[in-house]
Amino acid sequence: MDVPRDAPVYTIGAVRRLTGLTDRQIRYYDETGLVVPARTPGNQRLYSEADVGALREIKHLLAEGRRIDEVRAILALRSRARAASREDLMKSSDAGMRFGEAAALRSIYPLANRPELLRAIDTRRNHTPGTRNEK
DNA sequence: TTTCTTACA
DNA sequence: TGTAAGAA
Repeated sequence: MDVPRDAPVYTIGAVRRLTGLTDRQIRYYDETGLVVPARTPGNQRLYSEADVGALREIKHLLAEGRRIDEVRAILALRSRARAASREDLMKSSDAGMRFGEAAALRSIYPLANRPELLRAIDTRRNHTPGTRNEK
């Protein structure tokens, strides 16, 4: 049957090959709370499919010139939007959606779809000293 | 052999 | 981020 996307199964070596990131980067993202994997009894990091997906997203954003703190903001907003979506989708069958629920959804989808979020971030980049793009 | 932590360049 | 050292 289905393996839960958060089942911890990949060692850091596997993740390195799967994402193309270095061990150092993968561990650094763990240390800074970006992607925190499960641990084996021997303290080895064990990444899930979901973790690998997040890591790939980070790599993609960094390749676009996004800074680590921006990536952190994007991931944080995403998981928030995801959690909120779960709740709303639970109690809103399209037949019985009421005003409050509709408003909640409107406040969530714009973030999930990114345009406003990305615009806000781009604005901040132009105002932040030390910004670096391609190298 | 691989991964872990800590610490310095 | 890369790399080194020493332990698991």
